[in-house]
Amino acid sequence: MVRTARFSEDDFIDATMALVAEGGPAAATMQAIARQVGAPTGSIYHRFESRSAVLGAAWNAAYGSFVKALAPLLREGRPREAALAILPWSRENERRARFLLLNEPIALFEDTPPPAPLREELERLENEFDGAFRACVAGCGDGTVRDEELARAKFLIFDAPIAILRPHLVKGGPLPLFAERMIAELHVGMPIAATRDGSMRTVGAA
Amino acid sequence: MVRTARFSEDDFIDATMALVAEGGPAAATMQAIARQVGAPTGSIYHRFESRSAVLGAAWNAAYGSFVKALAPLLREGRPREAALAILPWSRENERRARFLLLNEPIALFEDTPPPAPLREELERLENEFDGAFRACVAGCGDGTVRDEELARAKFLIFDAPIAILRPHLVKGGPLPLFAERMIAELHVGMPIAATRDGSMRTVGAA
DNA sequence: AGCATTCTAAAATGCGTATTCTAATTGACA
DNA sequence: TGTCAATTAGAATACGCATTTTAGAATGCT
Repeated sequence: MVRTARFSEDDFIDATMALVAEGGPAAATMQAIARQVGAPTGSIYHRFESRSAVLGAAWNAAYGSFVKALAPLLREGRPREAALAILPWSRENERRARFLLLNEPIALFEDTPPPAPLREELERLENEFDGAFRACVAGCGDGTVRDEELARAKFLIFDAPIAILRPHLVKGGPLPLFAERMIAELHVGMPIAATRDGSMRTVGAA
Repeated sequence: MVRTARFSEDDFIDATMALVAEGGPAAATMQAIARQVGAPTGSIYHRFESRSAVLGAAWNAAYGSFVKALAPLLREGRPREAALAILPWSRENERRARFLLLNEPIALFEDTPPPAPLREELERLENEFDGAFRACVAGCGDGTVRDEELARAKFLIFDAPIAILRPHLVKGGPLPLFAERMIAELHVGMPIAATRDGSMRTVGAA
């Protein structure tokens, strides 16, 4: 190293997350990112090869943190705890939560996909998350994983909790207690995995 | 009128929905819309004052159709039927469903909001939908509508069913039977409205 | 100190897009 | 059949943005 850098990779990543969380993907122009950091536009290109590289790095960082919080609980066969873990994670990572949970990756990357290394890292993360879901479903049921069971698990543990939180993430303020109650209730009333005789069993009743 | 129009307002609206349903909001450039219809770019501006007017008109059309399908069932106090009605609506309006249910309005309009008349029409539709939810919740409970109850109803009848359908809408093919089963089960296991004594009652058990 | 290297800095470029402009065409009506 | 306003038609414009370029500044190493 020959000159101390004033702006780190993470500076740009954080600025990008903040801008997208605030005003959607289109708000994160290169100029806006630079302005937020207090750097000239061109400096970003010393850290990232393109805009989609910045967005991709930000996405991987947020998604990686999220998966790290949930996957272990899934592999331990505790889907209810995994679903509820989204709440503290969102509270402790407010910016990341708004960035990750209120945006579709397809909307972020629709123009130009991130460079290969970032795509590969994302794929690893997705496989890790998917594997955790499969392990969880296999543990709850009779060992085999059917499409329906996987869809049920992903809905109960991921999509439904996010749908419950979304209005509050959009609005801003704190996540209300009844949102937590709603997530917990989902796991009492709805079956996740088939038992050997073809009936369904709920998780909460285990 | 002195010359028969070759391209109608609806032609452009349909083309816009198709493009967004296929490739996201960014795919619906004015040139792409024109190409899809077979018209020159400039012709769009004889029907719509701007791109956001086209997107706004398309959104209102899809949302209006959706609200028309669900609101009456809500006002009749049949939340379960309303939730399940999303399925046939999506099957009969595949393009509209992908356009409406896979896109956030915030992503469509983040750059420039649609002109005032369209915004007002959208607000009317939203109020109509919200009013239907409130009527439904008031009918199920003791007449008053608390925030939590409204949130529960909107989740059970709108957000959760859409979260269940989303993966299949994205993938394309037909909506599987088990998706319908999952929506129905939600309404058996989860309470929607508080009764006078503070306990919750489910809709399916009514 | 002098050099090589990595960074900041800011202006310049180029491209894709929405929007506007100008001209040509159409067809109901007098 | 001639008129004329609405429409088609397609090129021209303007602008915002990602990206590149060029110049200058800072730091560790010799």
